[in-house]
Amino acid sequence: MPETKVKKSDDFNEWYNEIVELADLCDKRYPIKGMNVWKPYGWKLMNHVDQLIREEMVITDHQEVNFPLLIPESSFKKEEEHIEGFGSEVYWVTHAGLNKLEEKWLLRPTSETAMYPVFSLWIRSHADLPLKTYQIVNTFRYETKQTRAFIRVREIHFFEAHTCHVDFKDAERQIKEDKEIANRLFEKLSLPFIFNKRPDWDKFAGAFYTISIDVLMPSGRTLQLGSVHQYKDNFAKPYEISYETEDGKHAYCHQTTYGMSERILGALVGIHGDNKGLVMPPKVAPIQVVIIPIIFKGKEKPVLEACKNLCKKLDESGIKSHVDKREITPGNKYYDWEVKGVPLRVEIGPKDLEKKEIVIVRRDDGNKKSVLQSSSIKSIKEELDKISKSLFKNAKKLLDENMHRVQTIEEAKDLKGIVELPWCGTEDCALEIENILERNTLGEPIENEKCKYSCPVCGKPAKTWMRYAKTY
RNA sequence: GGGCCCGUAGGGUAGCUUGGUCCAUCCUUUUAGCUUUGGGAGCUAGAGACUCCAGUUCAAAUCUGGGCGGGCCCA
Repeated sequence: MPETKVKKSDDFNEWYNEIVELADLCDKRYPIKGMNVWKPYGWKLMNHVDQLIREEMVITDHQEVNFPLLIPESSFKKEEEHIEGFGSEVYWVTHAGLNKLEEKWLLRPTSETAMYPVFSLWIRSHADLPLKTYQIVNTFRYETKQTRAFIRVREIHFFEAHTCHVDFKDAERQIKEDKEIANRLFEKLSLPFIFNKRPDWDKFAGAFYTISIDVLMPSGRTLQLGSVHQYKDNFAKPYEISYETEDGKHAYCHQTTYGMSERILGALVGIHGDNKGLVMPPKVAPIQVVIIPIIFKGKEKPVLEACKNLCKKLDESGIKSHVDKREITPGNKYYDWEVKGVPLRVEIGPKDLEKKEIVIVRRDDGNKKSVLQSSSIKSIKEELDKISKSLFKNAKKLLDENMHRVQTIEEAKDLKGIVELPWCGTEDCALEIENILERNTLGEPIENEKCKYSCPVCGKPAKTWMRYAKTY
């Protein structure tokens, strides 16, 4: 059995580096740090994730837009906290051709400051609201830290939804919808996650509050896959996004955003992958079933015919399949598709044809079985479904086993993954715990959970629980 | 932000300590042909590399400095 040189359980970080190249997801040799080339298979996977997001946007009535990459400095500077948050990590365009620009432009690190001056023009009356838009574009952040494929990059493949509402209450309804979107989306990706309300000192620059969507990677570090922000009217005021109310008065909009990136792909790779390669959940796999003809000299034709027929039948039932007709040995093909994480492999050879059967092999657990050709579609559908569920179950187990709720710092010290400790609500106490545990504050549970214990630092009664973890 | 390590064909490596034996080793890859196909087949003939710049030196893959790039650990 060929496997990665570095085992996932021995050294997750090294294993991850190896696997993204082995599986042909990206080429890290592009000469700018943190900017990698998407290879065809990786790009296909990303597009499939994007497609799942687009489906969610359609059912929730968001409209896709596409704003320019460049933002004039003056637009960027309108919201103070926002510049402070992003100022140190933007790329600037200072010249055009041979001329120095009178006003600098920047590459969007996110698109609030590109969109909001235009939203101000689009929104006139309450009838224009809610305005629900999104775009999937590249954004740029000059990361000074260690970059890592899909996890920390300088050119980000970014989904961002931006909405405008008549008031705070309607914006809150949007946040609720955003949470439902996350639940549906990550279920399809077999990725169990937790919502965290970020502490005030760590929320998005300019936001009223921020909720993060975090998953736990097998290394024990958490990875933030998405964030939902309630802006209140913090941006609407400087960008003058206001509307005329039903009774003829003027009011500022309340806004929200929802962001996600290729980190989702990083999580799919890291959480589901194994020492043989990727394991893709059927709902994102570009190829769900790969059919390998087992050819012997003189018997090529009937075998290839049977493969083509099955492929056609699968296609008609909405299952994406591919017949691998390459002139290499079957073993070679098995390895190729295993490393790419194709959920199911079907083998058809002369022996199977005699028995009117096909062989089905699961990628996630390697189980192999023969089923009758007559019921092949049904069996394949069942197996795909089992794989989705099993992937989710295993990932959920990883998360559950590494989430700990304890009362003292002492108890928290040796625990792996995410720890929850009572929290009095002050920044100082949380930072103290960060220091001692050498972890970062993730946030509090969004369910407004009460905690009857006392803060392990100051001893005052705790307001809620606070989560800490090592993060990517 | 601080520390440590690394850069040789498409990928992985040997050579570097002690400069000359290196028009650079091996595996993989790749091209053509023959042959094979139920877990990486074989044979024959080809292809392909010292990260960049400067310095030391009669002589640099090898030593020194810097750039770019990669990796790990800590804040």
